[in-house]
Amino acid sequence: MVTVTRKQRERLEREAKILDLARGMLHEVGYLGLSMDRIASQMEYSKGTIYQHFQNKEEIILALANEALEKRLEMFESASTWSGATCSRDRIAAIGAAAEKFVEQYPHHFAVEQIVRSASIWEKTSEERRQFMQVCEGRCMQIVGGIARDGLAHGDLELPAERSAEDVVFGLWSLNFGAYTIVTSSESLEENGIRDPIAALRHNQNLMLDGYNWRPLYGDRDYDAVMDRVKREVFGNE
Amino acid sequence: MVTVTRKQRERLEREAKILDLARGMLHEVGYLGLSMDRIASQMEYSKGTIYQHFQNKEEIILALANEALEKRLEMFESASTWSGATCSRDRIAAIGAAAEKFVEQYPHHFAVEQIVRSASIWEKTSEERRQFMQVCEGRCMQIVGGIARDGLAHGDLELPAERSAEDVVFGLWSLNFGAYTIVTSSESLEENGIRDPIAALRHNQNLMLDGYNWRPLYGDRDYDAVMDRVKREVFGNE
Amino acid sequence: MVTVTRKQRERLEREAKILDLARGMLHEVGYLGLSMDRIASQMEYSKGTIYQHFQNKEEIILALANEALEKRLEMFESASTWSGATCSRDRIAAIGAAAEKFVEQYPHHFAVEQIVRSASIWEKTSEERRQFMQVCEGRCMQIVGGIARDGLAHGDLELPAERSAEDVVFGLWSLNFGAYTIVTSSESLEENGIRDPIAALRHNQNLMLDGYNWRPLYGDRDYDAVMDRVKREVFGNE
Amino acid sequence: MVTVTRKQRERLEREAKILDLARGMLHEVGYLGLSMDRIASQMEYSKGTIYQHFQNKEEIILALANEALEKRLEMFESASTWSGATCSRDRIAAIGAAAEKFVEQYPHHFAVEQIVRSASIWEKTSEERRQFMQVCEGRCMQIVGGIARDGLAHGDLELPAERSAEDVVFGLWSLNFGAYTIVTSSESLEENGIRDPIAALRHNQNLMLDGYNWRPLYGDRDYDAVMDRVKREVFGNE
DNA sequence: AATGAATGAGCGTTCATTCAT
DNA sequence: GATGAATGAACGCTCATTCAT
Repeated sequence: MVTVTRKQRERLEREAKILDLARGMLHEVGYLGLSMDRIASQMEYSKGTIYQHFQNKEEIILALANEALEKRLEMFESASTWSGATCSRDRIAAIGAAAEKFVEQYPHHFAVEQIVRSASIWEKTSEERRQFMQVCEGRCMQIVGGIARDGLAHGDLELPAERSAEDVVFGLWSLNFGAYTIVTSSESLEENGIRDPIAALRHNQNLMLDGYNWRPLYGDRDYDAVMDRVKREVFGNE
Repeated sequence: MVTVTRKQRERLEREAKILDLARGMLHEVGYLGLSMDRIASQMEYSKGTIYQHFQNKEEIILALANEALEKRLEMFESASTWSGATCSRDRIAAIGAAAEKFVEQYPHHFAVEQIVRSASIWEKTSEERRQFMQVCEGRCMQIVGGIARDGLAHGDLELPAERSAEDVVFGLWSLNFGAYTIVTSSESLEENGIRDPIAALRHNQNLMLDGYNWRPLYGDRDYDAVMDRVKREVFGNE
Repeated sequence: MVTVTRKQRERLEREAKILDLARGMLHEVGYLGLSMDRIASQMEYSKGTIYQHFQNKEEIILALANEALEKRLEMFESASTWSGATCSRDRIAAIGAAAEKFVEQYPHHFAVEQIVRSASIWEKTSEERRQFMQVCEGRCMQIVGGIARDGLAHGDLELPAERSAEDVVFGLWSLNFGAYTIVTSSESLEENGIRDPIAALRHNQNLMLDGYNWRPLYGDRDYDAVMDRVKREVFGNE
Repeated sequence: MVTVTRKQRERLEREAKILDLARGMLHEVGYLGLSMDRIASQMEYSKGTIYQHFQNKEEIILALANEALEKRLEMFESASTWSGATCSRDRIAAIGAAAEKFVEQYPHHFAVEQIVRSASIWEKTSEERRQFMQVCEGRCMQIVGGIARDGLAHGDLELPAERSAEDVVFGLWSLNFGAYTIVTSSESLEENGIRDPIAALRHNQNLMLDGYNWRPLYGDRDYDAVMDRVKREVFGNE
């Protein structure tokens, strides 16, 4: 029926509007500064209406986190299937590019991820949304881990006896998450001599992967160029 | 005067007591669960007295962060001057051991660092304490950066043209901070195949430093063993 | 017109449905738990539709009270015209049986009566419904009072100078209403030694009426048996 | 120490003040109309202060109920030990006088008793206060039951085989509670011919007790006079 | 200097009621 | 006529902060 469809569409639009506003606010004033009153007063809807979409404040935060993780997963998927990749090492570079693009393009999403990691929200939230988060996080790791296992299978990645593909995943995750967290929360990077942290991150990441003997299929490879290509070709960097 | 001295001592002791209690509480119940009422009720002093030591709640948090950073700085200093080091690469390994030990021995301190990074506390806090934090953070970076510059001077570390000692610092910082944050906030590491994240961190860190061509002075070096020695000799691992 | 009649019938049916649902809800979750949202969500009609039948929440409650009083009145009328009565004392026993049956068969109705008596609903309700309540209550008293006056007229009831038929009514009312209220709201009757309150009520009521010298026409009379007969013959006790 | 004593006294005074105000308000606007905001706004203290005395709204209500039941118990005790009693029947009349006086002198207390009976408050209240209520109610019944058992022991009260002293207690309780409830909540008593309900209650009560063959020790007894004497001598009727 | 009673703005949440569709 | 999204006042409650004692 047309009516139902329109109503459902409107409902989803409203929900998106609430989340958009809450996301920006969360980024600006932090978890503690975010209040239902504030959301309502800065929106064309009233508090009661917001409660018709979300059972409580925590559900809003978690919905934002779900959006963020979904977006990240989507970008990881796009990157991992990039047609320009010539080898598994290319594909992992593409993931790095996706992570970079994600923070650049959706800084609010990244802020939400960090907040959710530090605030304890879980008690009042729905099982459904909690699971969604776990699933997204798991799948992101699966994608990266899958590329590593591909590399192992094809022989362009070798691991020492005690290390597994998952340790590579953990290394990339740590390095990226740590770097972006520091960049977004530390005010004195510049004056401490760290002038281009993103370039440094790229370099550090490559060193680590090189350390794992993760090689391009043929000859040398300029991964900076690969990452820029991915950002351009997959994510439409202007 | 003796009186003043005693009073000052008592004042400092009280302050330490307040912070000890607040730190434990912060770790247990989180930033939201921490309240002046709760602190006071679990202490032999009253709310009013606490306010004579700290202008507001945020100042307490910041004081905790100062303590944490001071402790970390102290451990970094101890590690950087470790007498057992045979080369700059040994000394950087010692810093890694210090970072590891810090999280192990003072998990509350590390938790405070994370909270301060995510909660926006700054507006109500005193310039003095804010600066103290900056100074500590700067000095920690100076120590690590200094070791790197030492390495460069002695030729056991080489950098590509576009990279600086600070980029190495940033790499180590990112990797460590990211790893410990993930370890303390992610519940599904194990089930995602990451079974020994600390060992993985050590490995990843070494790969990165190896990538920078940071070499031991003579022959090969078992950095796992070096780190364990530092933890034992400098920080008294039992 | 047929249309109007059908519409009116439908309207009445809907109204009855709303009240049925509200009554059960009122009994289960109490006055505070009763909400328009809850009624609507458990019904095939929406909130707006409910408001087309009842001006506000209080009107629903009052409508329930009206139903309750109407039902009680109907039962009192049936009891008072019981064909098995041999004298006015029999008829008053029949009223007692009706009161007993009412609480047994329609506990929800009785609960409504109590709630209306304790919650202050009156301000927002319609004069019409308020009057209906008064009328029902008055008629109930008239019925009982009428039996008493009959007894006086026929000489099987005698009153002291200062007492009127209405005082007998008040006595029966007090005793019954008090007893059922205590039974439905006191949790510790049993442990305080009151094991069969309904039997006690019957006995106490008979003692009071005996005290008024309200006599059966001929010889002795087993009022317990009379009341059971009324419940069976008039109200179809299975 | 004097200081502690003064502070405790002040605390108790404040608590009493809060309860006094809440009691009046509860009587005027009912359980539903009573709100913490309203209490605070009509008092010289703020909301926060009230919460320093009572954990939540329900605790206030229950504290009021405790006061009411304690007062009633106290009056029952005074009545039961009235020195002017010549026999157990006199003492039961004294209890009746106490019940009458209680409603007269502390109508707010009686209103609280009724409200607590109908509102479901229990879930959030402290076990301590809940028990206090049970104990008071139990003791009131014990007092009345004790008088009845005394009467049985001395032979001035006889019971049929199936009835116990507790059934007499229940009868008195029902009749009194019912009567006062109707009096305080029914607006059309007068116009329905019930002109002096209290006198009627006294009469009905006596008829019931007479029915139980509860006799004065010697000759006849004017229980109206006895009750008035109790109200005068024990409770200082002006 | 130490106390803790008092404050009151602010919180998350509910719900009777309205009204555009 | 039926709907249910929207409202917003009111609720119970918390807590950082102040200040008279």
